Amino acid sequence: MPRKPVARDAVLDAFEELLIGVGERAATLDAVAKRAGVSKGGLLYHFPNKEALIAAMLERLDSLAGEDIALMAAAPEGAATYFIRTSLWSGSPMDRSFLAASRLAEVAHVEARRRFAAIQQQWLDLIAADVGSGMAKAVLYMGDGLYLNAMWEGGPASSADGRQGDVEVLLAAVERLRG
Amino acid sequence: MPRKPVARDAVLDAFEELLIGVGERAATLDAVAKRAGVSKGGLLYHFPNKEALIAAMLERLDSLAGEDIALMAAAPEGAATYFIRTSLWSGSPMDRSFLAASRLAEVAHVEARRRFAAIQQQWLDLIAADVGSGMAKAVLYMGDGLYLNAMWEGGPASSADGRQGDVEVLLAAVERLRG
DNA sequence: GTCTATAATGGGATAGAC
DNA sequence: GTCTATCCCATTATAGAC
Repeated sequence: MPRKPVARDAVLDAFEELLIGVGERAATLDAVAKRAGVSKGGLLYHFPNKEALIAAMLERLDSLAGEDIALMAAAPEGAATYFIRTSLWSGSPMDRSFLAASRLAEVAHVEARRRFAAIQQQWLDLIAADVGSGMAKAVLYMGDGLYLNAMWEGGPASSADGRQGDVEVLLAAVERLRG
Repeated sequence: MPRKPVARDAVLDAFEELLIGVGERAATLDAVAKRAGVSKGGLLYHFPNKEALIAAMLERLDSLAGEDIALMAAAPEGAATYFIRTSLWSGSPMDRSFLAASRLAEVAHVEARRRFAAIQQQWLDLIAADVGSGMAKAVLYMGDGLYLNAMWEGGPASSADGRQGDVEVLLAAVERLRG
């Protein structure tokens, strides 16, 4: 079994952290290398160009999203409730991966947008099975809106605590829409 | 009464169009000048640097948002219904201005985020007066989610027609939450 | 496998002609 | 008021040493 070099994962982690923390524009190869504790040359040994770095990050997102979908499908409180609760930043690897990828989707990165659409569709299907197809999109969009506002507010760090009340409001709304 | 040069408005329009169409990263001064049909030097006569260009765009957003808030407050169908309906891209100057500014908010532009927060708060207040404070955020976030998904889908052009059905779903949801 | 140069490109901004 | 020419710097990427 081939063992991936640790530097590789450190670089991916650093890239995600920078995308989330300082935005796409400032997540340069220089900054990523510095944060990961490797030289730029070392970074480019593992990822021959920036697109390769992005592709690897999106692969990781797909893998984590698959795990999340499975958890959502098996959630005892129901898929819709699970979805709303997890729309808020919790710092999980999935959260980080998703948020980092969203920075790329925002600047019109085609592949990032494609993956997002696929994940959204899977979420929608599970929510529809839970609350009915009529109101599924309403629930999906509520969660997305919560996510969007947390991001606009100024990054994930500040938002988690302040928006817990919003989650309760949305959960109450979900109950009214259920059926 | 001083008459603003036409080139100035052409530059602002071009900047908005590029932000929406190709993203923040590709909306360079070169690209803006070319699209507006002026030279880079000509552009920099009207806007001494890129921040000045952004500031002028945000001023226009504020002005248009003020008009929209007034329409929403006076809407006969109610603020919540008006809000959901207008969450979908219609190509109005307000839509363009809002979307362009959101490209800046996405890359963590501080002033753009500040303006957004202010507009969101005004929307929330009007929705709360319409459907009650308990469910106001649910309605606000539904509209925001609709907006976010239309953007992820690949720009405004493709989304307007395909998401009209989503608007009907959300309007039905608003009726269930009202009261 | 990781480093230090360094090349090549492109974006923001200035100077000065017209 | 608009243009061309040019400078400076950041960023991506390459070459080759260790």
